[in-house]
Amino acid sequence: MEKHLTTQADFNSMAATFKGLSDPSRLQLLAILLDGEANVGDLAAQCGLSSSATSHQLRVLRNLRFVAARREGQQVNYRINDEHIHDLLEQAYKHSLHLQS
Amino acid sequence: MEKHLTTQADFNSMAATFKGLSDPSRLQLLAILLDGEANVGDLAAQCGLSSSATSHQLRVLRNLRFVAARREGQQVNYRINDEHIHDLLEQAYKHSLHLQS
DNA sequence: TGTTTATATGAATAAATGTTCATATGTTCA
DNA sequence: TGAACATATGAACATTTATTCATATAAACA
Repeated sequence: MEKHLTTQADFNSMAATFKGLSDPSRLQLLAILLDGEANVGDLAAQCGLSSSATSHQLRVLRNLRFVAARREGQQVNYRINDEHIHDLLEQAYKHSLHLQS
Repeated sequence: MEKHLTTQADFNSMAATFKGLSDPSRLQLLAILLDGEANVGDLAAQCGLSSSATSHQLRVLRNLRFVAARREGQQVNYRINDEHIHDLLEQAYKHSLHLQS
C-alpha cells in the first residue's frame, strides 16, 4: 500500500468491509457465487439456511457491494460484484491455516 | 485459490479471522504496528483509547495471532505477527474505495 | 519492604448481530 | 382475477461485542 492509512473514516470503512465478511454463512454464500451466478433458493439450499435468513444475509452483501442481483422471472440471481473478494478470501484462508499451528 | 473451500470449519475459521479485523480500533492498532513495534501506552495514546480498552483489543489480536507481545521492563511491546495482514488491509482498503463510488 | 508506573483481567452495561416468524411484494400461469 | 411460488422485509429474541470501571499482576526504584 503506497499511502499510509490515517483517517478514522478509512478505518471505519475498512472495518465495515471486514464485518461483512465476518460471518460463516455469508462466506459460504460468497464461495458458492465465486463459482458463478445462483438464485436465492439454490443458495439457501446449499447453505442449509432458510430462504429468509439467506435473503437477509444477501442484503448485507448487497449493501456492501460484494454481490449484485439480477431478477429473472420469479427468481433473483446473485453474482459476485467485487474483484477483491477472491483475494480477501484467499488471504483469510491462509491466515486461518496460520491460526491452527 | 487452487482448492475449493467447502467445509464449515473453513468458513468458521475465516469468519473468525475477518471478525478480528472488523473493528476500527483494532485496524488502527494494526496500521500503527505495520510501521514497527510499539508498546501499549503509545498505542493507546495514538488511538485515543484508554489503556484498558487497548489491552482488551490487543488481546483479541493476540488470540488471533495477528500480533505478538514481548515484555521489556515495565512495558510490553507489540508487533505484527502475520504476513497476510498487510495484504488483507490493502484489499479491504481497495474495496472501501469501490464502496464509495 | 513499600510506592509508583505499565499492563492485564473480570464484571457490568449498552449497542450490534443473526436467526426465526409473520407478512409483504413481485412474477407466473390458469 | 386468483392461486402458487420466489424473494424481501420488519419485529422480536437470544447472543455477541466494545467500552468503562474496579481491581489484579508485574516491574522499577527508593
